[in-house]
Amino acid sequence: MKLATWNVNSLKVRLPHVLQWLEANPIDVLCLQETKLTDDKFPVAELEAAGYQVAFTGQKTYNGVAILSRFPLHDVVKNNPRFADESQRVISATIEGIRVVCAYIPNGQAVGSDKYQYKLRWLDALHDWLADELKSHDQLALLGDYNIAPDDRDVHDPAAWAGSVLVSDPERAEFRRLVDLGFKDAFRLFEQPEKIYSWWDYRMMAFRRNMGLRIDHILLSPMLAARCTGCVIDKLPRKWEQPSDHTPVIAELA
DNA sequence: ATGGCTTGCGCTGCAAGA
Repeated sequence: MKLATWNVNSLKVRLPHVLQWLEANPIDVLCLQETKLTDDKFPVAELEAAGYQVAFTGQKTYNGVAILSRFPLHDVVKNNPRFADESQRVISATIEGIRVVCAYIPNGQAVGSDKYQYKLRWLDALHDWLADELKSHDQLALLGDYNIAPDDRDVHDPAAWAGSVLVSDPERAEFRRLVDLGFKDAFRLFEQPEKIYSWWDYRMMAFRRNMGLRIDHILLSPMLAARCTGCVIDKLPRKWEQPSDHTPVIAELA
């Protein structure tokens, strides 16, 4: 069973990449963020033709999340029922007994801004909701764009980024609070090469210079962590024409 | 050096991303 997450930065633009990537990679469940499509424009037929069932919730211009699955999706829930939010940032479903939560965590814009406060409140609410979800789901995976680099190892230049949004202490504390619920960062369950990232700025030739951050993650409940046999970031799609600025993260379960 | 790209909206530059 392979689970993956990918912030596609517009599914309208990136659908060919998603289809190409799925053709080359045997992924069972793919969580997408920043689809930027209202539900009436979601490419259901194209994805079903590729062998995937879909659950999605979107809005105009911003946000939007989806789960694509080779297996049936049960008990689909949109958003965090504990947090009133106009932004479409969360969708959940049970697939082969696994509760899959796909999340696009707010960016936060700048430390101290209104959007930063919203990010921290949003993460508090996510924490409280998932604490309860874990009581009813032994097998729970939280996949998505967290917009948090949990550790200096996840930052190309920790000195330059120190204290700024995506790496600030309060954001990292929120990430640790999720981990303290019992989750494991799938990527760190395994020995990994250094300087592996999941996002690079479009500007400054950041990708070619590997000026990236690891901000897309797969957190696994203890039972799923015990089943996990590997976790990799596939940076290949970042090299394609007109790429997303993020690249997929994949976890394999036995 | 706070810019640098990319997208959506919609037709003109601007907001937002990270």
